[in-house]
Amino acid sequence: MKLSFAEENYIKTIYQLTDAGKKGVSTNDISASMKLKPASVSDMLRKLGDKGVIDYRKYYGVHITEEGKKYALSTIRKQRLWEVFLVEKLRFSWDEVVDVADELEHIQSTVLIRRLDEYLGFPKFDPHGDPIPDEYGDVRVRPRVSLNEIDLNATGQIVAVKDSSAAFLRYLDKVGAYIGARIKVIEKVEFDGSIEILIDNKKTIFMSKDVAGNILIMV
Amino acid sequence: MKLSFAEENYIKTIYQLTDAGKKGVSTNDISASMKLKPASVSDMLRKLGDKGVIDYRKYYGVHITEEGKKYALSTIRKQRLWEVFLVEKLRFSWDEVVDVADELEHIQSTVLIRRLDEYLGFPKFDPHGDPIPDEYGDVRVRPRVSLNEIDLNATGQIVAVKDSSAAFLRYLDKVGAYIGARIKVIEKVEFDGSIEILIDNKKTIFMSKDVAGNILIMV
DNA sequence: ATTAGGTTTTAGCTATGGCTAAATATTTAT
DNA sequence: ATAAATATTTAGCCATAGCTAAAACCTAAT
Ligand SMILES: [Mn+2]
Ligand SMILES: [Mn+2]
Ligand SMILES: [Mn+2]
Ligand SMILES: [Mn+2]
Repeated sequence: MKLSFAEENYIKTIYQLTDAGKKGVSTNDISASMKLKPASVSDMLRKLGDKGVIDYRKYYGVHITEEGKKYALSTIRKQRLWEVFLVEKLRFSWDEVVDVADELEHIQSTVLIRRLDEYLGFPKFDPHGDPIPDEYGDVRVRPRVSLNEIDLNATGQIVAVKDSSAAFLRYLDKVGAYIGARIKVIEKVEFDGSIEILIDNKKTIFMSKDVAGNILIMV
Repeated sequence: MKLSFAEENYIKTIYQLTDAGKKGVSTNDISASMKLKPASVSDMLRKLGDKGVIDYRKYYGVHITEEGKKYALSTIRKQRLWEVFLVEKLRFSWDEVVDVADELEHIQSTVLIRRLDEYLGFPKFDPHGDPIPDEYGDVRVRPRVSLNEIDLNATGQIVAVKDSSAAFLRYLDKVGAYIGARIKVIEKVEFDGSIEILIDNKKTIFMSKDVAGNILIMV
């Protein structure tokens, strides 16, 4: 079975909004994330349910099926490989790749993706630090915690970002935070949750709770 | 104004079926070339006429407008740059690129194409010998004639193919004909129009009128 | 000048994937 | 337990882009 562009976008979103087991993904969440009206989402959920890529119980949110995961991971693999291509080969910056990769990920050709993977040297992570699933949908997960949850004086390394919006990524560029940077938490403000960190033992930067929450650390 | 995928495919086809001035491109020709029913083509021609990319006079075929040419050349540029990418970087053979490039050509991003062009070293011709229009739609034409029309004992160089089908290109691979090969016509059979040519002063091959007609030579 | 054959268009249908407005179900607060 | 608020679905549109069958048109042969 082959999914349409729209269906691929939905299943990818549902997969990414799925939060370890528990409640299903809600219509409203999908609607917000994809910037579509809830009514449009409802309609598509019924179709995706009929195709067997999600379990759909009206009014109770959806759960992705094993079949559905396969499709989601295939699209995510393509998206992330193209992101690597854009950054590594075409000199895009990490905040410019999202829109283009969101189109490129729908190109249908197994051999294209295999060759692209090979050409890029079989990268394991995309420019935002997210893991690239292999051909079979296997993802090498590495434990990571949000910068918020790190103790005072603890050290670690920035391995990914939760938010890939241009605004957020450009902010990180400006303050000098990047994937791979070694950090140490040197101040935690109880009042508003903001923190101060030392980057690469060179530079200290101050950031809000919101920013810190979107930075992922490997300790 | 932005054309849809389908509209881009139509305008590209119309441009390519346009034969220096004279009669308009017929509904049936477009239908045959795109493998769509004439009724569907009629419908689209009306829409493209409304958008101003073609001149459409019912029952008399269509003429592409200057505006239309701009869109066609932009899509052709993308198609051919992607074909170069697939062959040069991803080791596709020239008979494997058509389908994938036909999808890739619709990705919308000016910066993507500019960077791709730069990355490929500003190629002037695609893997089939066809010229790549520049950003402004300018095409560097080089005079070329079909191998059929070459005199006995005349020499030249293969610069392009008219037919980009996998079957034809694989046949050329098999007999050892390729873009850039130097050829000499050493036999012309009046009866059926078939010919014998010498390739690179090394190997002689025999080919039907039909095959020769699809090979383009620069003398 | 008429007619037959081929070409092209129109009419009406289907599928996909959006939308708004209204109806209905669930959840939360009283 | 009920009512209000919120979330979700349904109903009825619209646009795009394909199809078949029937009608209309053009052209070439008689
Ligand atoms: Mn997408
Ligand atoms: Mn990414
Ligand atoms: Mn195309
Ligand atoms: Mn080509």
